Amino acid sequence: MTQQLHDPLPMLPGYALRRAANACAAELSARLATLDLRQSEASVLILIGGNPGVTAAALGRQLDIQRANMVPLLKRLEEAGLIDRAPIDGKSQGLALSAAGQDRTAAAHAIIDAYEAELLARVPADHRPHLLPALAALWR
Amino acid sequence: MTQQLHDPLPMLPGYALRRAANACAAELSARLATLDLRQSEASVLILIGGNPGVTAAALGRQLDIQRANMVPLLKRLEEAGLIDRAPIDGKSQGLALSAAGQDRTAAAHAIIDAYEAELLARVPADHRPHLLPALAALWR
DNA sequence: TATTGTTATACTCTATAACTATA
DNA sequence: TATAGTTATAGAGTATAACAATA
Repeated sequence: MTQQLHDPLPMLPGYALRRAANACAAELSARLATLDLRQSEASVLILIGGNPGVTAAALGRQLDIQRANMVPLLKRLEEAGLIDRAPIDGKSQGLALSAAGQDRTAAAHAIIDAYEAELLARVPADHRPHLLPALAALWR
Repeated sequence: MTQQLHDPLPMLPGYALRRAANACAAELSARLATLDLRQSEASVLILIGGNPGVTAAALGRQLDIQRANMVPLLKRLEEAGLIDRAPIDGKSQGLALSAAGQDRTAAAHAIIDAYEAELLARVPADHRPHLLPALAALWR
């Protein structure tokens, strides 16, 4: 039998936020791994798909990923044949999905949509409509 | 002027969860750094404070921290003079806060309480009571 | 002068596998 | 046989500083 601990942490929204994000991230990561994609990569693919010709710097600003961290991320996507780069001018390059990238992105989108639906389904109906607005207020 | 991107991600609760958790964690981490504490260390200190004599394994179970990851964490707290270990039997050891640990934990608690209050204050009042229950449903 | 892409680096968190000793 | 503490290691995310080339 396991010792019962006095634990005030679950009553704290910030702590619950961290635990919930952690648990959910682990779940989504496992599903995306079937496509050999990480969460950050999937989000980058989706954004490139919706914004062909976007630059790495613009992606980073939108997703809050440091420019420096975009480099290995994009390199891996490029080496996997999922994205193509085309020079815009001497210093910028436009990103676009390859044919394989479009397929992979569609598959990732399907996984994410299913995951998001399950997430919402887990929340009691009376709290459900408040989740997204509350989270948005914490972040932006 | 900055390019405006088409970005469906902020409409997804799971994505908003990740972004919100990230933003909030960065903020709390910066504040706890003034005490030379990380979030995980602060949570461990608080739990030890409320459960003197608790074992590392029990802490790990409660906080969802792998036993293996508790080792360096506790080692750092011990080397900082914040916790003491006392053998329970041949294989377990009970953890307790030192006097310095009690002070540091109280300071951490003050920071966390202020942070949690600010967090809630940022959420519009009509969504506020739903945040914790919704998060709890996602996690447990 | 600001921005893009890049390299290098480091820290935090998390995860797994395996070992020893004890219950 | 299960559990406690430990070691070693790895991956993922994030952060900063710095540099060259270009706008």
